[in-house]
Amino acid sequence: MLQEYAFQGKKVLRYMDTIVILRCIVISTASEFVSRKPTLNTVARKAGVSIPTVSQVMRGAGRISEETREKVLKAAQDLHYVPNSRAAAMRSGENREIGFVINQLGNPFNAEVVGGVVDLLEAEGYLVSIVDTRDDHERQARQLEAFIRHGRGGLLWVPATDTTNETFDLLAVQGIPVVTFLRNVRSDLDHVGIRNAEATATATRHLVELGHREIAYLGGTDLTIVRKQRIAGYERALDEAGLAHAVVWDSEDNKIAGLDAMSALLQAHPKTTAVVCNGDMVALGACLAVNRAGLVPGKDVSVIGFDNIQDAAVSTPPLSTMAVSPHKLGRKLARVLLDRIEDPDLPATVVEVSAELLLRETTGAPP
Amino acid sequence: MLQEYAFQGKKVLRYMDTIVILRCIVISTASEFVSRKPTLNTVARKAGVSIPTVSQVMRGAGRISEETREKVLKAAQDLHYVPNSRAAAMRSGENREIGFVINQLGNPFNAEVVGGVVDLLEAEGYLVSIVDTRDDHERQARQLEAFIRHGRGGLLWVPATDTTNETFDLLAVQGIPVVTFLRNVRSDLDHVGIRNAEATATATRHLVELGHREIAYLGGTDLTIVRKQRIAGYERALDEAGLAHAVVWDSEDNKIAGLDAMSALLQAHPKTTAVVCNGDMVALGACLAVNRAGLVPGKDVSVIGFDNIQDAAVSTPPLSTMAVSPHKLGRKLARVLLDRIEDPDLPATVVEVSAELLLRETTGAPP
DNA sequence: GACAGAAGATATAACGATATATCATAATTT
DNA sequence: AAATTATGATATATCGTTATATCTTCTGTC
Repeated sequence: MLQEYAFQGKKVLRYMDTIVILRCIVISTASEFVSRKPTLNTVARKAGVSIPTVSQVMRGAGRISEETREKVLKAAQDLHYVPNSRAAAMRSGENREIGFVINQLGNPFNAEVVGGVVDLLEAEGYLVSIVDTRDDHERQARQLEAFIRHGRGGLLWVPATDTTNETFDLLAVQGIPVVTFLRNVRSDLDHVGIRNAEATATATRHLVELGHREIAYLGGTDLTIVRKQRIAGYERALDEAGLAHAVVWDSEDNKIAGLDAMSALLQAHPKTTAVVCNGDMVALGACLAVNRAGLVPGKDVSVIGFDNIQDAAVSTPPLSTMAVSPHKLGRKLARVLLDRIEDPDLPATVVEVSAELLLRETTGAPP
Repeated sequence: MLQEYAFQGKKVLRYMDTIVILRCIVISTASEFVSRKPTLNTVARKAGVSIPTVSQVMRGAGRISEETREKVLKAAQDLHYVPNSRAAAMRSGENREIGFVINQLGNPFNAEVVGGVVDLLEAEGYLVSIVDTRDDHERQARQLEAFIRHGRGGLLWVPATDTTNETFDLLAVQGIPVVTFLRNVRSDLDHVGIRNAEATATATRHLVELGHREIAYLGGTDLTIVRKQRIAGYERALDEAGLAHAVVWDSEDNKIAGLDAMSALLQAHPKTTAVVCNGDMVALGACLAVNRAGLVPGKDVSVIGFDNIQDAAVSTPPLSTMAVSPHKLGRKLARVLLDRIEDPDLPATVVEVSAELLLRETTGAPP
C-alpha cells in the first residue's frame, strides 16, 4: 500500500520497507547536490572520521593526531563549515551571546559606550547584539522577552522610563546575568553609571565661584532617576553656597527642546546669568537661544552641559561641559558583566564613574 | 568499586547501580529547589501531560481540549516558562532572528532607519539585533561570521568600505538571505538604497538655475560606491549645463572634517560660490567655515547637504538639503528581506528611493 | 454490534552540537 | 610474555524543541 511520507518538507511516497532504500537514496542525493549548510556530520563524512572527532578538532580539545587534525581541517575548509553556536550552547550550557538593550540608538554618546563594551567582549569571544527601545517600556518588555527566548548569556540594559515591575520580575525569574547602565533602578542588580549628583554639584560650584548668583537648571522636571540625581547635586551646591533660590526648567534631551526651553526661561527669569544643563544637546540648544536673544554665551549668560559629545568641541562658542569617557564607561560595563557571569553568587556591584569639569568658552564671570 | 562521576559540573561518586538512584535524587532535588530555567519538560510534569502536548498548546497548534489547554497554560504561567526559540529553530528550521550589520551606530539617520526596520519586522514576530562595524571590514568579517555561527534567519547589511571578496563568498556559501543597504556592491544580492546620482544632479541643477557657475563638491575623493554615485550625478548636471569645470574636494562625513575641508577649499578656490555636500554633517561644518571666513551661508556661498538629519532644521541658518525619509527606507529594507525569506528563488531585487530637494536658508542666488 | 472516522493525547525520532564513557591499538612497564 | 598505561578514535546520551506517526477512546453510521 502506497503512503504519503514527508521528507525535508516535501511529500514523497513510500511502499512498505522501500522507504528505507528511498530515504537512503534521497539523503545521499541531497548531500551530494543540494547546497545545504554543512554540519559536523557533513565534515565528518567528508574527512572519513566520526562526529566527535571533528567536534574536538574544531574546538582544539581532546587528543587528536596531527594527521587526522589536518584531514578534518581541510574538509571543514573545503565545505566552508561554520559551527552552529546555538546547538553547542544548548548542549554545553555556555552561551557567549550578550544582549545590549539601549534607550536611544542615534545618541553618539551611547554609540561610543557600545564601542567600549564591544572592544572588551569581542576580545573574549562574545557576540554583542543591540536593540533600541526608543525609551518605550512596552517595546522594551517585548525585546527583553525576545532576548530571553532567543537565549542570551547576559544582558546589558539601560532601563526605559516607566519600566514596570513585571519587567524586572521577568528578568529576576529567568536567572540571567543582568547589568543596568546609567539608570540605577534596582538595588538587586549590578550597575554601572555616572556620579551624577557629584558632577552637577561640581558644575554648579564652579559657576558660584565665578560669581553667579542666579543659576538655573535646564532639563529636569520629567523625573527619571538620572535627572533626579543631577538636580539633587545642583541643589546641594546651591545650598552650600547659601543660594536657596533654584529655578528648574523642563526640557527634553535635544537641541530644539533646549532652544525652546531656554527662550522661555530667559523671558520668565531675565535675571538668570547661568544655566546648568542636563545634557550637551540641551546646552547647545540653550546657546542658540542665548544668541537669538542678542546675548553672548559665556559673557552675558554662562552655559554648562553634560556628556562632552563630539559637537560640544566645535560649536560656536565651544561648550563647557561635564565630561565622561563613554569608551571607558563601556569597558567598565563589560567588565562588571564578565565578573557576574564568572561568579553568579557575587553580591550586587555598583560602579560609578566621576565626570570631569571641562571648561571651554560658554562659561565665565557674570556681566 | 567507587568511581568519580561528573554531574552538573560537580564531581559525585558512584557505586555500580547506585548511580541510578543517586541521579534520580539529585535531579529531583534540583528541579524542586534550585531555580533552573523551566523547559517544556518542567511544564509538562507540573501539568501532568506529555511534552508534545505542552508544545502544541504553546504554539496553538494541533487539537487540544479546552480543559488541558487551561491546565497547561496555568502551569506555564506559574513557572514563568519562556520558550527556547533556538531549540525550536533547530528542529523546525524556522529562525525569526534577523541581524543588522550597520556601519555607524551613532548616526541619527541610521538610527531612524533601524526604527523603520524594527517596526515592520517586530510586527511579524522577528527579533532584530544590531552590530556596529564602525566601518572596519575586519571587525565586520568577524561579526558576520558570528551572526552565522549564532544562527540568523536573515541579514541586513551596510557593507563596510574595503569589504573583501572573501567576506562576500562566506555569505554566498552559507545560503542565508542577505539584503545590502545604501552601498550597492554586489549585483547578486538584494539591495535597498537611495537614488544618489539623481539626487545630487537635482541639487546641482538647482544651484545652476540660481545662477551659480563655480560649484564645488565637498566630501568625495575616498571613493566608496555612494560617493562615486553622488559625484557622478553632480558631474552629470554640470555637463548638462555646459559647466565642465568641477572641483571635488575631500572630506570625511563629520562636522570637524567638513569645517577643515571647506576652509581649505575657500582658500584654494576663492571664486567658489556654491558647494554640494556629501552629507549634512559635512554641510554643517562647511557653513561653520563660511561663517569663520566672514561670509554668510546662503548669500555669499550656497551650501546644500544630504540626508536631512535633525540638526539641519535648527542650525543657523537652517540647512538646505536633499531629504530622504529614513523610516520609510527602513520599512522598504525590511520588506525586501521578508520577500526574500518567503521565496529564496526570487531573482535579486534592487529598490532605490528618491531624495527630495528641501530648500531652507543656505541656498540662494550668487552675490 | 461491527466498523469507520474523528478527537485528543502520547511515543519516537530528529535538529547540530558536546560531555562522558568506552574501545581498540600502540607503547611502556613489570 | 603478561600487565599496565597512553594514545587516538568512536559510541552513546543529552540539551529543548518540533514533526511525524501511533495509539486510545469516543462518536456516529449502517
